[in-house]
Formats: sequence, structure tokens, C-alpha cells
Amino acid sequence: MSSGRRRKGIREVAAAAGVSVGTVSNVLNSPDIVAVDTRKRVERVMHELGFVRNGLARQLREGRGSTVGAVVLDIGNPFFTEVARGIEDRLAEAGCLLTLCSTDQRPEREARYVQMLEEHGVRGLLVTPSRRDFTSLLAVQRRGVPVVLLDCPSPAEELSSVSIDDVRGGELAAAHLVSQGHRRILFLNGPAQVMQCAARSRGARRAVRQAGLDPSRHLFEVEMSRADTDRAEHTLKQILALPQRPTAIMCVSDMVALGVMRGLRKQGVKVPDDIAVVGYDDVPFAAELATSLTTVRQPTYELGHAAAEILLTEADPAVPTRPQQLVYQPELILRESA
Amino acid sequence: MSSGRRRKGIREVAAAAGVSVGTVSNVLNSPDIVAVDTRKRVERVMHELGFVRNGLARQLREGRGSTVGAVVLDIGNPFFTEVARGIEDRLAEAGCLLTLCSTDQRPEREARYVQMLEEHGVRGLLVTPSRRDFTSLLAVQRRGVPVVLLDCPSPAEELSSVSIDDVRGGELAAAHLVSQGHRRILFLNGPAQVMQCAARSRGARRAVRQAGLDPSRHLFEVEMSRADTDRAEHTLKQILALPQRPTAIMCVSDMVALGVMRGLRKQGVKVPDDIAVVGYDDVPFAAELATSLTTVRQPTYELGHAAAEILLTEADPAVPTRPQQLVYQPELILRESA
DNA sequence: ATGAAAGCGCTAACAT
DNA sequence: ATGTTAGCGCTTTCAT
Repeated sequence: MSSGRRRKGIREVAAAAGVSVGTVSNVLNSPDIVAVDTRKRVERVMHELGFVRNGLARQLREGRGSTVGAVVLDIGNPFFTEVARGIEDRLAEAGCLLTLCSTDQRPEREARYVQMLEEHGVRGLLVTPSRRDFTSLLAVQRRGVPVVLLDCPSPAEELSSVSIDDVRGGELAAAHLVSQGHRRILFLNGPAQVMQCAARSRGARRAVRQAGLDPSRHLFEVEMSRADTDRAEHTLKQILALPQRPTAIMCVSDMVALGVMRGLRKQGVKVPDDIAVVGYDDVPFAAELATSLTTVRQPTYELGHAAAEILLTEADPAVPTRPQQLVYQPELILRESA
Repeated sequence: MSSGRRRKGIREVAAAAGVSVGTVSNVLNSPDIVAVDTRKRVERVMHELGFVRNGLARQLREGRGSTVGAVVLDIGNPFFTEVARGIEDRLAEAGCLLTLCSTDQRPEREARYVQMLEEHGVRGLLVTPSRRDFTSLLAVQRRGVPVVLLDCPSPAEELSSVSIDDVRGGELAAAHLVSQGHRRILFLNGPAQVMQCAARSRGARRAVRQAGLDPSRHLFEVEMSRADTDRAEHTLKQILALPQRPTAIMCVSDMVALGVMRGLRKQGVKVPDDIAVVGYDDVPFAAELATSLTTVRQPTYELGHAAAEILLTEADPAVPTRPQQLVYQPELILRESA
């Protein structure tokens, strides 16, 4: 039953209403130029026939789609989840749909999704790149599909971007630990390839240096191939086995901090007495942990909302625009863990 | 610069390679039937021209799209976030894209999204309905777009569905509280209109009854118009102001439990000594709360994965199928909060 | 106010 | 092996 007879088109509506397809199209797109009773009749027929406009055909004809693609690292991550809501809400106002893709920080997945989305005729692309090389994104943009970098600055400013100052965020976190007297700080980071990770690392080093200390003596970094809870917990075990334990662990995300806290608890290590922990993101649960988490808050919803806003204006052919860079500032949230 | 000259199509590729559009189409869809050197040449030209296949035109021609729409209550909710990953991963295997929509439990948003998605020519729809009336979804299905209910059983079984036994889940949670001696249990629920909420409520009553007690004396329900953290915290304040405080609060979700725990902590009420709390979902942070959360775990990723699986087979015209119902069982996770 | 007709870019016969 | 061509369902001039 599911594939009865083919979907009804404006053709059969036109036939059933005794008008031409042009008129049907007009009641759809310019109802006011159609005689009232003709319009009523056509609308009634549409309803009777269960007519549903074929958006594919429409978009093909109009030359542009009405969906926007967002390529992020992982929808499962609360950070992106909030960002996604910001994007979706702004797009909804514009009548656009959001297609979400998770790359898991894998460049080949990113490339594949970007290509699929471009082929699908998206109105624009929001992407959190998994590496520093933007040439393929630039190519996409050159082909007429606006691209806005999400949570990542655009080094040469050829692409619009909405980001949060990650260097500052890393600095905020590390500076706090240093001010608390920590001299053996471990930064549990994600892949250096990921710009946010690299930036936070730079910020951390800057903070240490600004305290008149030598980063190479006081700041140690462990890079995980993926920054998720389980991997963090696993990595933590190895860290605890080290001859000299750190006195503080700065985590690249709250999810990582979650894994760290879990691992620490299992090993009976007290936070913050034995080891201090700082997270990053301030996800909803951060305040409610067994030991509430000191972390860096980022305006996530706003990030997504602003990115969608910029994308939408860039996608409007009537308004010529130059790439613009928007940078939000993170904020240190002091709680018990450090 | 963004809208330089129009996107290149197979036409200009054909011209530049000195072949016909049919041949270009063939190197795209049946590379093996094209002479090797012709193919190489065409591929090189495609690359030089930066050719990107127009998926809209292709899908229009082929009569079916390659994106799947998921209409959920809120992507911001960790439950759906996990479900979404399950869906996405299965779809990726099939080369399909996922378009995600949040309804915030509002029927008019649901209707709007469902219509937009149908117009966009989705291959199928995954939907968590915000009310009990499925007639519009049935209409969509009848027009040839397979619909799979997500996290919601299909009463008359006319639609496929993948769900978790919410009656059982509610029963599990309430039975535990009753067995702990609680005789004044408050169920902080979402809108009764939402099937999951109604089902858990039924389960809770069943548990009380099965303990030989009268639900109307021992189980009280407060319905919130939206089940989010902030609203829960706010509602909790009113509950604490009641003449007779409950001895246990059963929450319809971990997000609600989070708000409750936060509110309780602010008021200096001890969990579980003064009031016991049970959540629902077992989101990643549940184990790490100041007081770890006793909750009901649901196989979320599996739910999404299975739903996508069913949808994909239903969307395959070669395999005629009957609607199928899949029901997962929830599991009580005992921790400190109750 | 309405109708007729030309594509949007692609695929799939069918013809060569 | 490759070329030609007829649409997919719609929007949009241009006529009437």
C-alpha cells in the first residue's frame, strides 16, 4: 500500500480543477493574482487530492535549495547539541531545514559529508573543520555555496567564521590553576590538529609564561586521538601510573573532565585536594557533579544562532557581503573542582 | 565573488571533454560501461571544471530523495542526541543524510516540519509525535513516504515503530521507591499528552497498586508543560512549599532530575535522606552527580539505529514490508539518590 | 486572470 | 561505446 500510485502533482490538480498548471502554480506562489473563486476551487482540489508540492523540482527550478548543512565533530557532544539548537531556531525563522552531520574529527568523513551536502544543493554550509586545511571549503565557497566556519576562526579571513576565543579560554583555565599554586599541570587535550585544541594549548602556555614560569617545566600535555569520556577515563589510568603525578588536570572539555573525575573517584583520588580538575564548556551537568566542576563557559546557543544568521545573509544574492569574523569571549566559572 | 558564474553541469563537462551528456552521466553512474580512456578524460575534465553533480536534479529524475527527516522533541535533550547518532550512523552506511527538527512538543511545529520534510522529498520520516493523533502521519505514509515512530508505540500498528516500554520503565522506578518504604511519592511529569509521559505514569500507578497500595493516596503527579531543567527547578520550589512534602520524587527525565537536585541542594534538602530522587534516561552525567542518580536506562543509540534500519528497508521499493513494532526494555540503574 | 511553453540538470531508454 | 532525446514537477516569462 505504501507506494500506491504516484504522488499527485500540480498537473493532476490542474486537470481536476479545470485550470492550467500555471494557475495552480500561481495559487501556490502568488495567490493574490488569482481570481478568488478560482483560487478557492484549486485549493479545495489540492486538499481533496492530498497534493504535496515537490520541493525538489521547485528548488531545481529556482536554482537554490532551502536546507542548510552543518558539519560538526559530534552531535552527541552537548556542546554541539546546544549549537545545533541555536542554528535550528534561526533557520526555522527563515523556513530552512537543518541537515546535521558528525565527522568524529575524521577529515575523510568531513570531506564526504561536505561533498554530499554540496551535491544536495544546500543553501549554505556551517562547518567545524577537523583540520587546518580549508582549501576544499574555499572551493565550495567559490562554487557559490556560502560557508561559515563554526567554532573556528578563519586565519586568512577568506571565509566567514563565528568562534570563541579559545586561546583566551585556555589561558583563563591555566591562569586559575597557576594562581592556586599548581606547578605540575597536565593538559588532557584532543588532537593538536583540531584548531580549538591547539589554541587552548597555546593559551595555557601563555598563562604559565605570564606567571613568570617555564611552560616546559610546569605544563605537560597529553594528546588523545579522540576527546571523549571513555577515552579520557582510560588515559587517566595511565597518567596516575606515572612516577610524578600532576597536581592539576586541565581538560579540553567537560566530557573529558567527566571521564577524569570518574577515573579519579574509582582510584580513590580526592578532587580538588589530591588533584584539581578544570573542565571546558560548562555543560548543564557541570554544576551538579559529585564535586562541582570549575570550567570555562562558552556561549554555545549564541554561537549557532549567529553562525546561521551570517550564513543566511551571505546566501541572499541581493545582499553582497564580505566575509566577517565574529569572536565570542569565554568565561571562567569557579566551582569546587579547582 | 560568491556567485561568480553558474555552477558547471554535465553539459559543460560533456562539451569540454568532447563527448555527449549521456556519456558523462555514464561515467557518473556506470563507469564500467565507458571506455577507459574516455572515462579518464571525462574525469579529468570534471576535476578541472570543479564539477559537482546536482543532486536535486538527480533525485527529481530518480523520483526519490536520499535524505531522511527526523522530527524529535528537542535535539538539545541528551536522549535524542544519542538517538540521533544512532540514526545518523545507520543512514551514513546507506549514503543518506539526516535532517533534524525539534518540535519542543508543539503539535503545530511538528505539523510544519513534517510538511516541509515531505515537500523536500525525504526518503522517509522518523518521528516522535507530540500528541496522540497520527492521522496526518498516516496520510504522509499513504502518499508513499514511509514513517517510523520513534520512541513511541503505534497503537493500531498501522505505522512501524521503535519504542521503549515506558509503562515498564515507570513501573521499575516507582516499584523501587515503594520497596524502599516511600508512601508519598511525587511524579514530576511532562505533558500527559506526550505518550511517554502518560505511559510512565500508568506504570508508576501499576507499581503502587501491585504493592497493595492505593495510588490516589500514595502517588501524586505534577504535570509540567515542558520537561526541562529550569522549569523543573522552578516547579520544585512550589512543591517544597506544599504543606506535606513528598518523601520521594520520581522524575520523567534526568534533565528534570537535574533541576530537582539543583533546587533541593539550594534549599539544603538532603538527597536521599530527606527526599529520594529517581531520574529517567541515564544520561552520561547521571553517575557523576553530587549524589549519583538512580535512574532508568534506555537503549537510546540502539533505538535510533534500529529505527533507521526499519525505515531504510521500508523505503526500499524492492522489498514490500508490513509495519513492524520493535520494543526495547528499560533497565533500572541503582545509585545513591534513591 | 489565465494559458502555453520553455527550461532547471539530470538519468535512462533507445538509437547508432 | 557513445549519442540523442524525452521527461522528472515545477516556475516563469510571454501571450491571450
